[in-house]
Amino acid sequence: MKLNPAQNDAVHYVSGPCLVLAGAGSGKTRVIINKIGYLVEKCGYKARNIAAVTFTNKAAREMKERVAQSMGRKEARGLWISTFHTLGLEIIKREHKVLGLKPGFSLFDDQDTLALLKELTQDELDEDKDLLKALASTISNWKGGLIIPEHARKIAKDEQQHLFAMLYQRYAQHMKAYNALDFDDLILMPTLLLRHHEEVRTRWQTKIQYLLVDEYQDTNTSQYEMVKLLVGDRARFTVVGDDDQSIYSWRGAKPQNLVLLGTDFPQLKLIKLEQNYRSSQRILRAANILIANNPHVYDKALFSELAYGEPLRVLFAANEEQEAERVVAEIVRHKFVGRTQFGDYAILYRGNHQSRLLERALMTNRIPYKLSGGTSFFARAEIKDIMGYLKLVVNPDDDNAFLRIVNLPKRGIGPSTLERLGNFANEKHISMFAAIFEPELNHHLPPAAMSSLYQFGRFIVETGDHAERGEPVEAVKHLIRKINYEDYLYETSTSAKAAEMRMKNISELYRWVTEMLAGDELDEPMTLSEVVTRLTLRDMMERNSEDEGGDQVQLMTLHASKGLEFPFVFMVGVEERILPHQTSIDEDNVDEERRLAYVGITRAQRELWFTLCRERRQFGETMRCEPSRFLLELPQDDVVWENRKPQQTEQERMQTGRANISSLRDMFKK
DNA sequence: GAGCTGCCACTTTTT
DNA sequence: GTGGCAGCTC
Repeated sequence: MKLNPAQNDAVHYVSGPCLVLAGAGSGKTRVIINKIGYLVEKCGYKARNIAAVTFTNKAAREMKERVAQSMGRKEARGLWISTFHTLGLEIIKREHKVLGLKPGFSLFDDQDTLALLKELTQDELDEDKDLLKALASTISNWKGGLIIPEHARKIAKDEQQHLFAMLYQRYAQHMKAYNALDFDDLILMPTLLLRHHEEVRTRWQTKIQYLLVDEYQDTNTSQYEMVKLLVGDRARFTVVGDDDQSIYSWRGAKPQNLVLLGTDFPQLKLIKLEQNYRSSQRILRAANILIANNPHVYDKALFSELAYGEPLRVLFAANEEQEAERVVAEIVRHKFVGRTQFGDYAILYRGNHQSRLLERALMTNRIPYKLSGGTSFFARAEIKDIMGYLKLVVNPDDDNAFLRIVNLPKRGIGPSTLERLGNFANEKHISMFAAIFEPELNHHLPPAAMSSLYQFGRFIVETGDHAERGEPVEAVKHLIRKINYEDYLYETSTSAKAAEMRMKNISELYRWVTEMLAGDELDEPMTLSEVVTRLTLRDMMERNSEDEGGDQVQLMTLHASKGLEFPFVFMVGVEERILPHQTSIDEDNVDEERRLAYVGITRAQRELWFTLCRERRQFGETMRCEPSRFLLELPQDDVVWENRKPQQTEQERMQTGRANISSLRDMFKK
């Protein structure tokens, strides 16, 4: 397929900073792929001097795959295509000396972080869950805003902020002692390093001569800073983004970075991709008119040359059970009439809890479905256990991992032993694992405890040696066998079936580990240490995952649907208080909810349904529902309100949205 | 291995 | 107020 003129411009403009405003479905990934090819084939860039950064591993993997296909695997070799976090990790790994890190550092995921914070703040926060979460997110925000503990203490406004800043400092010190990093550190540390070390900066600017960034509207302050530092004054880069699809500001994304780019780089070339190749004209028109209610810095006029298409439909239900059943019935009917596949349908909702009733309805009707999101594989206890072992093998100073697995399965190392070991380690300022091998530990512990600890210590060290001697696969296999994990599972699980399930998960993990250790044509073999960090980053192959390709209805949140497309889309619960969500209404942030609705609408290629209830149960109470204001903002000519279209004259239609809302409200009051 | 009890969350979540 | 879940008992 040929590139359109705008796409063509975006690919061929390489002489300076370039911002591509890419509307939904406008072929931005094609532009990035083609541009990488153009840079290598026509502009003399070497693959290893080009980096492309995305936000999810999935996006990175897809891009890698597509680039390899379009320009050839050999030519694509050496390209840096990864997430922001993986790029940061790469920089940290290569610069760990300057950063004062030992090479085998640990990566803490959110659960690890929360566990450590809980531990560190017992006196101050008294294990208060809400406060703990507030602290974790405050620290994350500080890190995302490039604010180090000392700085946080200075800018703290109230008592709680002061306390949090103090705890942030404590947290940072402990992370350092554990030789551990959290996800935010993967951006923060390289960025600060690049900012303050000219030599390092020059090294990386030489290494990465052209930078491409996808979903740029989702960058936070530290990520944008990292981009600026990497591109330097040469400013050879392309960022692609769409302010209308910025739906992650609650997580620190700064869509203003799109505007800042223009001020930071006055010579910025702006290219708009406005032709949509995905949706019917009708769907696109509705989306455009909806989003026009938001303020815009850059105006965009998305158009489609596809058919005008079917009207959008609004379906009503008495309550949330009926809503789910209506959606399912509609899918069955539509599939029968249109001879389509289940896989052509997606059901999108605002909150994960909304999936429950939908799942139930789908299940009772024997309709195959796939739910994205929910409890992740890595949150499972058995996975955390084995990961704990692997983390400790790779970095024995990781006290978190140590504590998780030192007595699992039971090996006679109880709480009192651990308390004394912990105190001893604290006094010596060494990790608990290192403390095991200190001669004076004898004076603090009975011989039985000493011997259990020593045995455990030896075992971990030997496993590490084994892995480093070049037989990591064997070492891992031996580890799982030696700790009798299977027996442990059968002893502790509530049923044999549950134990089997868990063991299956372990096999899956083992498969990933061995595949990553071995490498394949797209990825180099990794060391055990690398495998452990990559697994924590969830950066593993989704290869031959069996759930792909099945003919299943797709269920996911609106957030999770960004970047995807489906022929037929149902948006459920399109009501005030849900979409827009009550908290967003309270916080006066309806614009982001509107973008969320926009993202949902623009997922649809051919047909789109909205559903809502007359009443629904919430917090035990039955509440009356009102249609979302967004439904009223749509061009009503293109929307069919099933059975309940308010009788409107042309004149009434010209009136404001508020009038519309009240007339609909009246209708609902009956 | 079933069944009971008590706790928790009711917005989005990637890395 | 509800439902899911973990952990406990029998």
